[in-house]
Amino acid sequence: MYVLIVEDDVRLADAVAQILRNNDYQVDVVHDGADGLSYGEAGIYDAIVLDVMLPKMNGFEVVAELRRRKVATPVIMLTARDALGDKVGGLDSGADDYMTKPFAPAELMARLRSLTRRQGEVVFETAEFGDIKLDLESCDLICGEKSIHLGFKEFSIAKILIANAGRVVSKETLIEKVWGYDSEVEDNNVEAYISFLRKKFEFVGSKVKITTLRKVGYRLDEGE
Amino acid sequence: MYVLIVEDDVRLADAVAQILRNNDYQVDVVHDGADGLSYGEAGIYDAIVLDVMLPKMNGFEVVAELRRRKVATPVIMLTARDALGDKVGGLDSGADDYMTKPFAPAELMARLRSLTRRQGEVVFETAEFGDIKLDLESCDLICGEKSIHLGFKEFSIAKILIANAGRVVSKETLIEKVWGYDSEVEDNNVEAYISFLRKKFEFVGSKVKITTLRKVGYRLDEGE
DNA sequence: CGAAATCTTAAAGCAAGCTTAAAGCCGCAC
DNA sequence: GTGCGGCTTTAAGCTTGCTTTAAGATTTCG
Repeated sequence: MYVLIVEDDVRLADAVAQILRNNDYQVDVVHDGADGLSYGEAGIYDAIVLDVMLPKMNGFEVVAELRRRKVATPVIMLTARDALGDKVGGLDSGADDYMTKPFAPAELMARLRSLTRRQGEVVFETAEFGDIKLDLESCDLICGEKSIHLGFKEFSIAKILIANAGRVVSKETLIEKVWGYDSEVEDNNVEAYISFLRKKFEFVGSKVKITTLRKVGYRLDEGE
Repeated sequence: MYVLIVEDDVRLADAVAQILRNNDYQVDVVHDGADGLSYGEAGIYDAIVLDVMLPKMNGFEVVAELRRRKVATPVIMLTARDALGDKVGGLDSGADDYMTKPFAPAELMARLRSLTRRQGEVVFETAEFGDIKLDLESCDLICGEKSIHLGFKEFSIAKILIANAGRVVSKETLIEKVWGYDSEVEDNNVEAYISFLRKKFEFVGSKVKITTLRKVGYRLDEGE
């Protein structure tokens, strides 16, 4: 379970992140609306916890923009203000749930569970490009008859490449979105995973190729 | 990642440049507004860090002029004054972000990341002149049906020539903008790349020519 | 023509990226 | 607790192709 927290109060954000991590969630934290949008846009999260009052873009704007860009990730809005106006605004702009600060950690957990369960029951997505498919539930790479399991990191990278098929994705972008923006991983790590992925693409007999653009990044191309 | 710093306080400018270089950014530093404008205008930077109080032209004027000339490079303004008036002025004139001095290096890094990330995802530009196009994302040179990949240096030079199409660009300018203002490269290096570029222009069957102006520089002309 | 500037090319140098093996880590089963 | 298996990370050697150098050919201008 992979959650994005967008909250400018660093202490609060870290506290929430810690609670979630203790409950076996994988968590990314960012501190302003613009980052929230660009992270959320990757579409790799199971839920987003989003503060309303944020630098650069407020929470409403972020949700609205995410929905406009066809990102369906469930969003829980957080706000100190409990005015009715806010609630309406938040839900209108595409949020799925709403909590006022302060809140009990247990309540957040419960709402997250309910949101992600709902999603798990209804949605069964599969990302596709060219002759390959990605089973978003089982993390399998499928091409015609053949299929092979991807590890979580391989899977995340494949998902981002597919989401940006035909466009160039830089190593920095991959590192930030897969490992988190403050991580220390080396470029070589990405290179290694690209290598693994290429091997698996080949194994399932796909024509899709990962093109290297030296000093720029990688791009998914429909081979042939 | 290529950043331009425009800051008249030499000590501060160097300190910031050092920090960025340590983080694998390529950095150019200039110390007044006029230089800031002419460097920024090349359009080769991923971001510009721009002080407000500068000799010759202040930061607001520089941004405004850059935008007027259709340069979309993200700009972070720096200022000691934190008056509201300044903030509004900076953002109005086309800056993308704003920081007050003194600031934590980490904050600058974070803002740069967020700015360049936003740009990388949204913008998909292509520079054109005559019958040729430059795909700014994949670094490909395109002319009609044909296209060919350019290396980074070739690409930078092509970009500058196109940005200044019809005008003369000196070798010194090219060296400063492509290799950095304190680099030691020989003129012959530029000549070699011009030669490579001419060959690739011909390969894609373009009519555009790189005209040599002896002892002056090069100019991109629409052939025919 | 001769000197200086520029062009072209081949080859050397170097950095980016690829691949693979091995070590590390973590959860799970016994 | 121990050991196994799978995923992740690290590290090293290797490959590829961009960059620079250098030397000779060519052009331009006085």
